[in-house]
Amino acid sequence: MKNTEHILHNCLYFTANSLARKITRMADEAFRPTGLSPSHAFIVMLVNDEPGIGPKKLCEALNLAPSTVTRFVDALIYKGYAEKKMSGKTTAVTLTSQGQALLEPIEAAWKSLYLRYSDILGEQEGIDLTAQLDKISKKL
Amino acid sequence: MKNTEHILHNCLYFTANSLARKITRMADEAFRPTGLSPSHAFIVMLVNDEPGIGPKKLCEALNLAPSTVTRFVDALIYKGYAEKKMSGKTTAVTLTSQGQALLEPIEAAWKSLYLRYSDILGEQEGIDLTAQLDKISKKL
DNA sequence: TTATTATATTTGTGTGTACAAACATCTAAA
DNA sequence: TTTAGATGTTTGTACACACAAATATAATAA
Repeated sequence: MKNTEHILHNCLYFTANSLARKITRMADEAFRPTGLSPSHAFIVMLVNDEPGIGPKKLCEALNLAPSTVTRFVDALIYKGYAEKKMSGKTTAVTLTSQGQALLEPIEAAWKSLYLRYSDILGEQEGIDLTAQLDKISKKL
Repeated sequence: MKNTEHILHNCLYFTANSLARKITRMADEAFRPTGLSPSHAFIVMLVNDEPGIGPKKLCEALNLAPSTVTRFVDALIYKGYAEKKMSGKTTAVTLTSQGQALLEPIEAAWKSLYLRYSDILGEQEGIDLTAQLDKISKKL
């Protein structure tokens, strides 16, 4: 390996993004049966947990920019899975019954993703890694 | 925290992408003085290491899709930092002198990024984490 | 030599995400 | 009560990437 390749593999930006791209590919496949991308699916789950939740809370929970959440919610609405009611400066998002019907396939997809990477990494290693990334992500 | 939030933080897809987004923001800032995004900068470094390198090798080194590399190289060419010569089915990428002039600022940017996250995580922790992500990324 | 398959690269197109600015509403101070 | 700032949300715009299909060339088998 040449010089620069060593630098790359010692660079957290590079390794973190490589990993993210790989796991994202797996996640996209796992969630394909739901017809949603993983992030959209997570919004469905969060809204189900707390009907009437607004973009602010969603973007905090998801670590996404507010504008991103707006667009994801709008996409869900466009597909008939969610609704929003604006009152004053806040917005309340809820699921339609079609949206609720997604919950089961989403859970199945999430489990299949979990199993798939646990199978490769070992379940405990996967759990440890995830916890570590979560902790470090909060620090940065 | 509600149910779904727990699920998220136990999901490798979610934590890996959260981390990637944060470190990407730091990297973008660190590389801003170079006028390049980190990935573009890495291409400059790789081409400098091995003048005449082609897209295939670049995309293997960077873990990026070939189409992505094509466009990044084209962007560098457009900005006057690189050139390519096609011969047969392969393409040879080289740096212009303007491109070579970027090497110093790029190295400085890379170091500043490294220092910045080392400062937050502790240098050894950063190194360990990076190595771990590298290893796991290869497995997946 | 021709036909077939494999390899390298590019192009068309779409998705995920961000930042900055605009917009709207609420709150608190003057 | 008007004004100024703070907060929540959306829109304009742009970038990083990917997948699949198209293109071009090389290598190999018939």
